[in-house]
Amino acid sequence: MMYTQLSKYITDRVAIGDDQLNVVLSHFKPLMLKKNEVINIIGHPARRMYFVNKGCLRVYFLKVDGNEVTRRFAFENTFSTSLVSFISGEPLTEFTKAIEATELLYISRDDFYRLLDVIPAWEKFYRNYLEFAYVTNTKRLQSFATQDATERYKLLLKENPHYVLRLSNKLVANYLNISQEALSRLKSKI
Amino acid sequence: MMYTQLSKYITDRVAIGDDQLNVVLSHFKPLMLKKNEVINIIGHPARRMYFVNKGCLRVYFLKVDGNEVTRRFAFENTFSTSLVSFISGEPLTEFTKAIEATELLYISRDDFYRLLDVIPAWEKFYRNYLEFAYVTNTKRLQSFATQDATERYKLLLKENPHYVLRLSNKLVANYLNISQEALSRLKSKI
DNA sequence: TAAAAACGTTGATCTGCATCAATAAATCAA
DNA sequence: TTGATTTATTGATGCAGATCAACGTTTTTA
Repeated sequence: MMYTQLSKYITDRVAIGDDQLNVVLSHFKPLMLKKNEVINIIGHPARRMYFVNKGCLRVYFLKVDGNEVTRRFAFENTFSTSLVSFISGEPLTEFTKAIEATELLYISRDDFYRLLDVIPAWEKFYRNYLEFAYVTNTKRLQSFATQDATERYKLLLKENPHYVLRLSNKLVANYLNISQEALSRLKSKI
Repeated sequence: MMYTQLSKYITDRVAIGDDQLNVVLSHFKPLMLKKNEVINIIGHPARRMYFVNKGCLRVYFLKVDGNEVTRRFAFENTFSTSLVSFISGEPLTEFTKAIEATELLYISRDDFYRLLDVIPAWEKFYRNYLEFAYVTNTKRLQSFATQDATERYKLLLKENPHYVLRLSNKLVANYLNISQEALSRLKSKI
């Protein structure tokens, strides 16, 4: 059933009673996306937190020259939102697009924050999510600041080989913040 | 008195009773640093969270070629720790050094986490801290991924002019992840 | 307060990766 | 299935910013 993965995801991370879990789950609604569908509007605040049941989301921002830079992918069994905007209420600066047919569950920002006050396990769950997001983000920042393109690629191969297996070279290159030509060349030299 | 700034910092951010606040404060101990003193050991986990009363900390990591990259500065009235290690318990990958004579208060990691379970306002305070750290980090990542050196410098001037006023060019350049020569040149062209 | 060290600026040269272009291969759409 | 679009590779060229070097200025240290 549609909520199986989400239930498991939550109960794997925090201790929560069945009744409380059901309250949480009751605020999630399904959403189906076609390939290449975009689910947010730049300039508006982020109003939803998504859970990926199936498929994959790509979160990216635009440079002034119009080029895209990938910030993050969200594969199956991960939460995704534009967290900066979700937290601060500031307008979004990044797009979220399905890179294949994707099945989501989402909760509204209002419901999400309301649950934090009502369900202590949810506050703990959120803290966990924030910590994980911070760690991931920082490691990515460190990689950009200290490694060249080849080193970043090797690190990706080591830490997240499924990225390279599942995504096109173009998307991998974009995630590494290099051109696809550069990725093609550095791969031929390894 | 030494705890005035910290008290204000906390009560500005969360609602907390005097008794609970005093419990929190009682776990903080003072620490004085000389200029250029380093307060952590790479390879060990981060065991303390610091609050800067006076002075300034610089957090940086080393590239394989031995060059330093500044991750963050912590001026007066900010908390600082190597949060990835503090969260995960993994060994530290970054140094923290006082760039001038600095006066700190610190709480041990154990005490910090114990307070989370005992004092609900502290859990809220931590959530707040995590959110802020995430937002700052993400904006920095976005700046690196989408802007060239001149744009990054202009953004810094706009958002954090006191960085440029207070820090040497060498440190500003390092924070922007460019050489001091490059910073010198781009400044002369603005 | 003198010697030493660190900092800031400018010039010359080098390099990693971007961009542009051409072509072949793979994928998509009707 | 065929034509159209997108992707992957390889070559040629350009450029932002690194590195090395020289020199004057400021700061630190003894």
